[in-house]
Amino acid sequence: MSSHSPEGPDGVDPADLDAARAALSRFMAQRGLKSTRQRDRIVDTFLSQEGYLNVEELLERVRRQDARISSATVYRTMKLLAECGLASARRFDDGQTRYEPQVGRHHHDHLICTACTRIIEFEDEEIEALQEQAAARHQFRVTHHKLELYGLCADCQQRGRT
Amino acid sequence: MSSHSPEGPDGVDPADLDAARAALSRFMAQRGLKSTRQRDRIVDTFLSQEGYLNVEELLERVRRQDARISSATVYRTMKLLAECGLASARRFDDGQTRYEPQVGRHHHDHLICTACTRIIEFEDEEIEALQEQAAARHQFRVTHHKLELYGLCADCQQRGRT
DNA sequence: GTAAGTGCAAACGTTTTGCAATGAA
DNA sequence: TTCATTGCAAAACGTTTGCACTTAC
Repeated sequence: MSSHSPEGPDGVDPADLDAARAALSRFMAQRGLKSTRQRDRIVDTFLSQEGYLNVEELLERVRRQDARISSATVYRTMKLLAECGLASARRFDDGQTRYEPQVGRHHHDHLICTACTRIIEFEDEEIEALQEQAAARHQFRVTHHKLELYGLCADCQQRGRT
Repeated sequence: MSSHSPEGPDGVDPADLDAARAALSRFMAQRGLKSTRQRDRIVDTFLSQEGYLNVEELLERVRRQDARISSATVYRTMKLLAECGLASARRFDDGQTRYEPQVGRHHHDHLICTACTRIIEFEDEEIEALQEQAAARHQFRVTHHKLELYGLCADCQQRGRT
């Protein structure tokens, strides 16, 4: 279950990680894409971490290992990962795109602390079911959805932040 | 109920509109802000319309009445309206901010058709209640939220679009 | 050898801002 | 008279792209 506890320290299930890398290899082979030093560094850094990262943060981490990787390459690689389903891209309320590894994960929704920007994930089957019902009332067929709850996390409430 | 049917032709309840303008006056007086020709045009144009508008669209409509209004002024005015609660700002999946008048309206969520970009609004008390419960499980205090269901509207399903 | 990938810098689209001129109170 | 507001153009922001060079296959 390690890959399902987004708030813990890094600890992605190695089996999930291998599966992800294999899936990526297949995807790249199929499209005639090449594996490169930069790509591998970015993918590894990204996948072995949990929760959302923006490109700036990811670039910073990647550059600790290889100072000469450019942000253009990170952007390009993240697009690739998003396309093949290994990363999910999100824009919360600030203007940036954030990516989250999608390795052996269920769909989940988000609690976003407006004081410390922490993002907590949760799942709720019952809400999902009601969403389908609400959509059906409008003859709407849902393909995907986003539920974001903004407010204060426990810590920030305790510290009296706003 | 006219102000609750976002898909109909323009038809905002005049009483709601007056209330909104009064609220804005109060807000501006309190902050020492001045009323100007440009501000009034933008506010009137914006408030007497329903559904989401991006700045470009709003600017276009405003310029039909006064060709010399700049986009900077529209941006500035919309920030103001968002601050005082008369407009709600949203970023859906493209990069732009859209504003929706908030005059005598309840909170509501969105069904977004990915084929024709139509936005249908809905409300669901039961979902709201479950959201609170889910948040409470994480000791999280919700201030506001977003629920967006993406997929195909009835029309686009019928036309076999994707 | 060939095509894909890289880094750089320039371009992009949206939004914000500095500034001198204008206008509301 | 004073200070907020305006329009303009320039800057800022996150992201994308054209290009010459490098690298994987």
